[in-house]
Amino acid sequence: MSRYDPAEIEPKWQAAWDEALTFKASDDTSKPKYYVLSMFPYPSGRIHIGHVRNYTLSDVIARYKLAGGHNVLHPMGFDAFGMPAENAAMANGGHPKDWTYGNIDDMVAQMKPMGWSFDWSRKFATCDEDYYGQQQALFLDMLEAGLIYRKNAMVNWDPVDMTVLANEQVENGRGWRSGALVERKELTQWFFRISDFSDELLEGLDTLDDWPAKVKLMQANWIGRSRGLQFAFSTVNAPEGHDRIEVYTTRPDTLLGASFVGISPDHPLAKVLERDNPEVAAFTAECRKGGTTEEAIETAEKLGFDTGITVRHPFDTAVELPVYIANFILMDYGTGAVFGCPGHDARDHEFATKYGLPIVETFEPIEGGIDIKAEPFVPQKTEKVRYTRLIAGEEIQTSEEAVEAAVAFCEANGVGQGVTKYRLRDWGLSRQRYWGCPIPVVHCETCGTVPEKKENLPIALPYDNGGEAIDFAIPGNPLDRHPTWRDCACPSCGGAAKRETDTMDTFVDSSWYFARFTAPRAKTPTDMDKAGYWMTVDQYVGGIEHAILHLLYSRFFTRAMIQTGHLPESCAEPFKALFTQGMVTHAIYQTTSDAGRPVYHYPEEVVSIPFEGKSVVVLKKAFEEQGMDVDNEAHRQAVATAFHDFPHWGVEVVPSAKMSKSKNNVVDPVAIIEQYGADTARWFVLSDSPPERDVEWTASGAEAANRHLGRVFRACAEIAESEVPPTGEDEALAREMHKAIRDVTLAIESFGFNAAIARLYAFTNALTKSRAGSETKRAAAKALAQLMSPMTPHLSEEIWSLLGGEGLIANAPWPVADEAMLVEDSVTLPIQVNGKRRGELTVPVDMAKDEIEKLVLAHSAVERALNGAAPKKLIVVPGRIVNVVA
RNA sequence: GCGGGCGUGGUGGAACGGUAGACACAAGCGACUUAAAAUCGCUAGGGCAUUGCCCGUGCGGGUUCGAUUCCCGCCGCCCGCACCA
Repeated sequence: MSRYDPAEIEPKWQAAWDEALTFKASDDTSKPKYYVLSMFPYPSGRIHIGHVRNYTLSDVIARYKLAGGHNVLHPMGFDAFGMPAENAAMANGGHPKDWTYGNIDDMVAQMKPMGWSFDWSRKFATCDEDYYGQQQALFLDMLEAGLIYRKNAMVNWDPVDMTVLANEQVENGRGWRSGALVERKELTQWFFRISDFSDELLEGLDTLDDWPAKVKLMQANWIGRSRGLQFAFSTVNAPEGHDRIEVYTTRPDTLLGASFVGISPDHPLAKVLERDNPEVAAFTAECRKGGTTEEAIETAEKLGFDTGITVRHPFDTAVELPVYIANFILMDYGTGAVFGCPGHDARDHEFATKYGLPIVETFEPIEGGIDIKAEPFVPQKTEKVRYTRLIAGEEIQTSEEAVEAAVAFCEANGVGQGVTKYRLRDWGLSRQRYWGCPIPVVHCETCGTVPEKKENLPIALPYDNGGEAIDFAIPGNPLDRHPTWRDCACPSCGGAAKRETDTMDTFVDSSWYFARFTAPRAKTPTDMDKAGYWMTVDQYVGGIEHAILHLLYSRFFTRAMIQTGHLPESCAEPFKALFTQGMVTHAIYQTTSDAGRPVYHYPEEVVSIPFEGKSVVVLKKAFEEQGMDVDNEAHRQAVATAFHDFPHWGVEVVPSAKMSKSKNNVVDPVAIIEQYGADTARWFVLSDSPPERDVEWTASGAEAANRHLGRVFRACAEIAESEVPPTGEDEALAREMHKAIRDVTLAIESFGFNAAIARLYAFTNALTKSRAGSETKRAAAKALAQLMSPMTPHLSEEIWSLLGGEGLIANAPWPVADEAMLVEDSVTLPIQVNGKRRGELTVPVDMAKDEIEKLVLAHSAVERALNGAAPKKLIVVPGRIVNVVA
């Protein structure tokens, strides 16, 4: 009998699948379709263990659905534009295109041995001329439909990447990729009108039942819809042209608690004032200087400057409120001006306390008793409160109700109107980079900005300067200084014109790739029939880090593509179900250098020695220092014993840390495959934790997974050859098999892959221990192979063929549990006394309640507990449990 | 600050309101072996102990015949957002 040799069987079955075109998605629309997609990778050149987990998850689903009779689409491609390619060209010379395509080839070579069921015939990279040419066609259609426009705007400028960033791409004031402090700069940019879809994008979230609530919440917060009142205060002694100050508030119900008006340092009125008043100018300059780091924002003091201007209260013109310029008011939200209500807002309270402004209560808790001077009263908007200075509505109502009543009242009295505002801004897509999709427009002195003609697409990136290499080492955009590429004929008048040299944000590339996969070679961006059949994606799998950017942009894109006729109406939501997987982590082995700095060690540099029931982790170097041998058990024990005297041998183990090259705790999938095979890697990343949680990679865990697969192989190989006639244990094993089929199927359906694997361990144990006859064992082994096949496809194929299974296991229909075999004749009921388990009782399933009661009362444990007394109560839950209340 | 999530053995983790700790790792004991590796078997939450009993799912309460699970209040950790009017 041969032994389990993944290096032999894995390439063999991969070749067999290729040969049979097993995973080539057919467009045969007679079958139910299932589109499962993993987020496509950036081609860094190396796959990492996170990819292994991600793609194994979608692979399990793809293979399970294929066995379930679906027409499965499980494609893979590369998100191939972006800065790293240009950085590599800057650092090491070479060309971004060569670097990228070289990396793609390397990555495909690393991915194929994993045995993922991708339909590689649909592979594309977003830097393929074919792909980005179609993207340019989409751009032109969206431009024509008014979904894209150009405007002069303050933008986030990343001084390291020398490009602009969208709001979503700025994290804590830093560029999401470079980490550089973002500057503000005024540029003419192209924008997607994503904010026109704010309501739709927000409301669409409610239909996404199979998305994590967390992601939906993050998107809802990002869109940030708020309902409020916009109105104007009339001013007293303000400069000409500023006789009104427009403010926006979500709390018009607290209007009678207003004690000041605050305007942004960038407000037009502030700009007028700073022109004539050096004090104002000094103050606003100070405000603008404010740091952008997280810390600076958090600790920034609330500062105000009393302008001397006042406004009249709209409902009590006798009241005049002072106007302050305040550093915490943003010009680009609302109107850049607010009224402050210190009684019911923490920030306003801080401000009013500092500048000695009145603090007026407008409502109080129903039971009263609150000191508004000491602390603002800010209850939930859904909580009922008693209004003491009421604008409209009932005296006792929720703030939610009061806001609506106040809006209606103000509108009726000619004081402003109710408006809905959003935090979501339009998506600026221009990037001043070379390695991206060129924006297909032309600037003509006569005609202005003119879209390219579709027949001129693709507008391809120039590879070089007419035979001379582009120098990527110069900062800035090479397209901008290219001698000839910019020059073109105006599509409108035919005169000399210049191309737009900005390229598109790479998030555009990933906003529609899922649609392109449904017809990757179509001569138009999509094929409506194919898209209509395959879309939407039934299950999307990827990291939570894309919760806002990629997923929100994609949801906008499908809507924009529907408007431009590139997707059917039914595709508004691109991803029906979303699954966000956790990270793969690994322990860090750390010591401290003489200088007190942490030193990180590779797993190979340390050794764990079992000692006195615990593990002692030491540096292997310690053995060398002592002239001892790591593999010598006596030496190991000697080191472990002497460990306390030599603390510098010891290694601190930081468990479950994110993998990082600088911490030396990265595991390389290629090395894992070489050592154990793909099936072991697949089995392990699925086995130890629920897929949405982080899982820690451990060498011992991987070895255990490998050992188990070897056990399964040997057991099944033995069963294949054995000839034992039926025995009395056949039925028991058959029942186990049907229970395993039921449980594993349910677990896979609910993404409980770790539970499925635990169940498969148990079933394997039952099979290897069983003394049933060969026929039954073979059936059980085949079922085991099938149930394992989504996780360990190569091993399963091998077992399947050893056992004489028909065709490829990948094509075999998923086993169905026989209900009759799941029904038990007898059941073991735990017996509780006062909720504590005291014994158990095995009875026929259909035994009557009163019969069970008799048996329970006669049970020795119950008799002992009752001690002759009658039970107060006797609860029998049929098939479950019995509880005696003494 | 706001919002969300999570706290279970030495570890990862299981448990429709119904036997807490499935399954696995690490550990220990044993078998096989000249020996080791591999493999196989057994033990294993803590404590007391003779059958058995007590304690135990972050802490404190509550609902229930019965709570890891539901409710209320704390504590701790993680994630997201954050001067958003």
